[in-house]
Amino acid sequence: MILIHFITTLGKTRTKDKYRVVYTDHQRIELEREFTFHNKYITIRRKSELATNLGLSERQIKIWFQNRRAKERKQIKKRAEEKNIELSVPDHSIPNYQGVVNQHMIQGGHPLSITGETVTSPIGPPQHNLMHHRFPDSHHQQMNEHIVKLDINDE
DNA sequence: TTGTGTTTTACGACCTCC
DNA sequence: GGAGGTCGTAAAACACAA
Repeated sequence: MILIHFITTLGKTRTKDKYRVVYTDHQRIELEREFTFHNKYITIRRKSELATNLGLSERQIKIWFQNRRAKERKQIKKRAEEKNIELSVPDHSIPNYQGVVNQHMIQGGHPLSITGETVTSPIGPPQHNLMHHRFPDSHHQQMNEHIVKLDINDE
């Protein structure tokens, strides 16, 4: 397929005939696999490898991961809201149910915790986001492993 | 078929870090 | 200043009920 660049000077991928391209199933599966089983934050090396393997630009890989993390945050927020709605329905079979739940939510802390962020609100301010620090690949890898563990613990 | 809601790419604005 | 993070949003693509 011939893509005529809409704007070429910045290497952008929007085209005259298509506002955005639709990734193939294979591209989506591979990206999803990387996100789910390896890293929610792509390393420079893996980004380059994936770009080559999938025929995408590194910018596209980067943006895909950004969008994917945004999707996950959105899902987690939605689940938390649904949980709150569920818990806000009083169950009269349990004495003081609401009070217990409220206390748990206040002290237990944990309704939301993603990507290593300290979360008291669904999405913390940037300065609380550990991932704003730059790490070499090895350190970034360790950080991602730590994040995966946090995610597992939150399940 | 069509109206409507949701998901998927892509970007700009703004932020932090080095 | 550049790279990459989040957030908000545009617009295409898609799903689905009526």
